[in-house]
Amino acid sequence: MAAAPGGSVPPAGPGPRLGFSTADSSVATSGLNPGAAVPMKDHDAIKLFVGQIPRGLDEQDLKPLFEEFGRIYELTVLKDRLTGLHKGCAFLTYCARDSALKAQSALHEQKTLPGMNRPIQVKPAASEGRGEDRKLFVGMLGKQQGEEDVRRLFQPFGHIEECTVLRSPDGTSKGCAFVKFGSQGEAQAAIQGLHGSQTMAGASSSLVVKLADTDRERALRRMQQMAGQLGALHPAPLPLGACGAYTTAILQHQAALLAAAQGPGLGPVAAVAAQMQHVAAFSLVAAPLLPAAANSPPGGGPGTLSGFPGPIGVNGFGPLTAQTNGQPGSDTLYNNGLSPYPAAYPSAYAPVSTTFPQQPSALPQQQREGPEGCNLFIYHLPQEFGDAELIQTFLPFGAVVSAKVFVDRATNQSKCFGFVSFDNPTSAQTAIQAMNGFQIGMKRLKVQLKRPKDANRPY
DNA sequence: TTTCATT
Repeated sequence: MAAAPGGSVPPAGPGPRLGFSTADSSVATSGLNPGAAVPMKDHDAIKLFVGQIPRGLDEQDLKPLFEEFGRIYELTVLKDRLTGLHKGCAFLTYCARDSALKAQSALHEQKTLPGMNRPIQVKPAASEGRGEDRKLFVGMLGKQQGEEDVRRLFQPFGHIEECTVLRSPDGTSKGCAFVKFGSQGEAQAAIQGLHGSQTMAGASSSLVVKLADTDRERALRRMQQMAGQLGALHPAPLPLGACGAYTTAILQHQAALLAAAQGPGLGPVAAVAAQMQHVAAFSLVAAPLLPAAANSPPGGGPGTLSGFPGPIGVNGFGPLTAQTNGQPGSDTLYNNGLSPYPAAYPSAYAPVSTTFPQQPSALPQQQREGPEGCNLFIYHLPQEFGDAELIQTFLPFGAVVSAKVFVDRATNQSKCFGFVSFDNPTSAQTAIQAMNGFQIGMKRLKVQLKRPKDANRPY
């Protein structure tokens, strides 16, 4: 009904679009709060994220759905800053916290809006803090301090949702506790006000108040994982088979460049992380590159490598050219007439350049999908592949209008699939020819045309 | 295993 494409949606005015905050008198008559003065929201109101909204629905269309749970303070459909395109989600704040809770329990995953494949999402926005950001770890408490004592201590800073003293099986306090506040701000205030402020009786040092740090733990684990992968990659980059030795040399070269580029400002952990990203991207792009090197004349004609910066060409690819030339059949294996590989050279060293604040050919990343036949679905991506690596990998085959790796929101881990859109079908076909079945590690990439939205039906 | 998106 309201989904008339482009018809019923009023054009966004100039400047930031505020949805219809009723604080704006110009929209007060639009029906949000007829006859009401500027509404106030409660101090403990929750901003909700609303997802899985059909793109044809604007604020006016959504309002009735949410109004039945209480007075709306603000409702804003998210739009692309540049294109104004509806992003399929919105922020919703009720005047009352209770309304938000009711709406969440009544709607979240409870119904599916027309045209959507997945149920509507109604839940506290990420900006509201993920729970972790309101939860404090309290250390250096006295052993004799119980929940009541801890509550008394933290009460001045806000509403305490949870308070638990950690105890041994025999019931004695471990001298620490978790305290969860109603909001992030309250938690921060408590940190400011209490951390180090006093030394409790029987404690060996002053009170510790900090965020209960599952976040940091997770980050640490991720770092360790990456460091492990880096270690595994260096001695034997198996995925690249016979060319492993040369790839190792390249990777080491990469690592050296990166380490040099990192400068003294970054800690070792950040450096490792950065290296992982680049190395991962490089190893994949380098692989299809190898046969191309085999096609170049012995000694490497100046034409072939003209785009290459000296050091990498010499140290990284020089020996590789000689070696692959010696392998029987290596030049026919990939030389199928399409020969997209020479174009891979620039992208192969692009990860190095991304270390510096350059933006070689900043493609305007507006468009989500290309025309029919131009959009690829890619599965079995390496875990460490991000959008940037995806672009790098497919850039050799044509103009990439968008590249998206899907990420699990809860874990921030790649779901190992993504989409790449070209601006023409030929590039898409070339990419399929070249990259479908391409082996990385134990897996092979699946590269095929994206299934059209309405192709789910067998008949 | 085919767009889940966070002002």
